[in-house]
Amino acid sequence: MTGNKKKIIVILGPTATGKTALALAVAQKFNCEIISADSMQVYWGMDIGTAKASTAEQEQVPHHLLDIVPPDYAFSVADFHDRADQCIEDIFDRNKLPLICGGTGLYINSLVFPYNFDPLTDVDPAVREALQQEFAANGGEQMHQRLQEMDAVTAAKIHPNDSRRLIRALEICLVSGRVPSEFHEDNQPVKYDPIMIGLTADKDLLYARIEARIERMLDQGLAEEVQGLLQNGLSRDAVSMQALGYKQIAAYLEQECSLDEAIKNLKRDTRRFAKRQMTWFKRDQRICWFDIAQYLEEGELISAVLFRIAQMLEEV
RNA sequence: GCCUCGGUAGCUCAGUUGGUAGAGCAGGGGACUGAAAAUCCCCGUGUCGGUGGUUCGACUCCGCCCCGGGGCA
Repeated sequence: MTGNKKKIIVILGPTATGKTALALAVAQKFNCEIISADSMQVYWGMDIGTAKASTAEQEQVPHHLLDIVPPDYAFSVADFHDRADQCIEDIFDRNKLPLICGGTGLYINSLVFPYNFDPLTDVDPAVREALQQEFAANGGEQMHQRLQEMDAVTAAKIHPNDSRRLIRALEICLVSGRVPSEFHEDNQPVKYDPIMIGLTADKDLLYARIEARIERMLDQGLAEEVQGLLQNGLSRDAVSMQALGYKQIAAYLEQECSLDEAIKNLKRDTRRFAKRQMTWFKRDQRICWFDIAQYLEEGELISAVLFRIAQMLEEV
């Protein structure tokens, strides 16, 4: 059934599990180019807080979808999907193997599950703005009711308080003249056969790694990085400024809280984020998980993963 | 040693005239199709410090003891 689809490798997992280093080793072994599936590493000038691969690392293996838009650009899954798809084709043309690596579940799913990004449903900023204002003014009950009348299937899946999904669903209706569930039926089949590798760690270890990484980011100058972005005129409302690390440090820089508070909040929010990432990934039964605590040295983990991928590449 | 204020969920604390407890935070689980590092939903049994007593019944009243904070000697 998936027999003649081309294989791609996917490395995923919650933040701070070591995806970047693993991807580098895998890429070198299997002649890959790396495509980042990370909603925040796409932005220029956001390096420390997003734990972007260093320039040295990027020189070892070609990387894609890092630093592709300015930080005031509102990047979206649709952008990601189109660009990643193009990258995959190009990499195949070079007779190399695409390796998707990242922690943004939605972005990864847009490649390994049937999704649909019909141009008819393109975002309309004016429509969205109006819907946002309505939600802010009246809450979601009435809007949800309206969606219910137009598309009961979609309404049933969206909670009235879920502003993002409610607004988007109505936006699709207004912009396209059709209804979200119709587009859903036109989901495009998955084009590739993904070999999915997941990294995990139990909560204690993961949380310790998160804290250590945040401390390291601060030492590396995270606060200065955020300050630089703000000084260049980047709005705190920008999508990119919702990123962990940037949001909390910006609050400190604008004197809304102390540095200690900002760091405490950053650690807490990152923990919650990691938990949500796990919730997201757990569902996909295709993922072959590796618990990083079970490998005493990074080298052991890497060779275990390399072995497993080699097996899966041979399977037909 | 005496006086005083505390000792209730991992933490900070509520607890009404005595009817065996509840908020915030932390934490846990889940959803997820164009902002996704976003957005949203669900989840609170704990020897009410210990022990005797009063009472039909005590976190709630009384005695004693233990542990903290403050004050006086």
